[in-house]
Amino acid sequence: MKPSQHIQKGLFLRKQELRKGIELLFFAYRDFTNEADELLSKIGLGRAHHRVIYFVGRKPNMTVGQLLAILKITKQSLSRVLSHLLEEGYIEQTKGARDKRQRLLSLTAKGTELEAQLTELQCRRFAKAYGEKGVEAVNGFQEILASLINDDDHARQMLQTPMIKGK
Amino acid sequence: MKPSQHIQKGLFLRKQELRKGIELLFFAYRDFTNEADELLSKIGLGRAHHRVIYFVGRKPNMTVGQLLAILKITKQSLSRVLSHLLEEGYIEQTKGARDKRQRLLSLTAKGTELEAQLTELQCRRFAKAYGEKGVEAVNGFQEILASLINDDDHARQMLQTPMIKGK
DNA sequence: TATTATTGGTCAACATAACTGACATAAATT
DNA sequence: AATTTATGTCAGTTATGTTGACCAATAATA
Repeated sequence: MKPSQHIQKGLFLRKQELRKGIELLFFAYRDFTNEADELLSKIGLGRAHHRVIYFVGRKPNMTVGQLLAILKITKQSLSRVLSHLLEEGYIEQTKGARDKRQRLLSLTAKGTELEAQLTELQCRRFAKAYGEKGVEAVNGFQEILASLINDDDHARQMLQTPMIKGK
Repeated sequence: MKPSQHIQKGLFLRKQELRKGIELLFFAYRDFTNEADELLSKIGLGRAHHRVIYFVGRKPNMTVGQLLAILKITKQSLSRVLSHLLEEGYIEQTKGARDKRQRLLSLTAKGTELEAQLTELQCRRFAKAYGEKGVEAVNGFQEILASLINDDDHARQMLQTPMIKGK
């Protein structure tokens, strides 16, 4: 075998490995979201509502601007979804104390319950995978995903802080 | 600290770890797809077209049914996208030899070129992550993602075969 | 204080990508 | 011959995103 063929083969294997990543990510995301989508559709909500409920639940008193930075959609898009969640009583808002223009968003009891149900579904899927594959795999998984995310995403870093403030 | 508090803390850390997975997956998928979307929008195509081009490129002579099983969308949905790709000359079709009802889909030269461009973009992102985090992390990443996918997905297994038939 | 920037909202129109339901055709299978 | 399968098509609907234009309240600054 000529050296050039070795290189060819090396490049091919590398490409195959990278494609495998692309495909796994596609399939995993497809199945991961599908389960929650089914539950949501029964109560007339969609994936967009889920995302809002998830992140507001994750960070109570989040502002509209912070949510927009996380979701990376337009405020007009968010508006439709958010209005619906407010009307249906999943989310409630209060004025910002420091900055009165801000709307601080939180889950109501109804919203909290739905969030718990949805997150439970998705966590169960992760718990199964984590349990099957072990701590080493989990670390690798987290490292690679973190590295796939744009470095310039400041919104994400907001979530790096502890999830619930410990006393 | 009472034993019950230890358990509480253990459960909390576990939940936090699982939520971290949910969030990383969301952000990674968001950024991963965004880059290709931008390129696609310049030529009047969307993410749905991309998926078709990707998988047809991945498995030339794929049938419509196989594509539907992978994408998990309705044939009416696929139809619109596929028709457009045929009209615009990204994809060509031939009748199945064994089963003449089947439409075997392949990329044209134009389609192949676009696929290469898009896949190059996404592979570059993966190459960066893989390079930064190393082989161990990659293995963990792949294991966990594979475990997140529904076991009953037969469509996926079609892609387990070697990517290009070796001579 | 007057001006400018920020946070957020609204209305309207449009695009994309999914959906359901109903019906059609040709080829393969039983 | 009857049924199933692979695929297509027409029509209508929904969910989720987009642009663009414009408005109001509040905060920050010259």
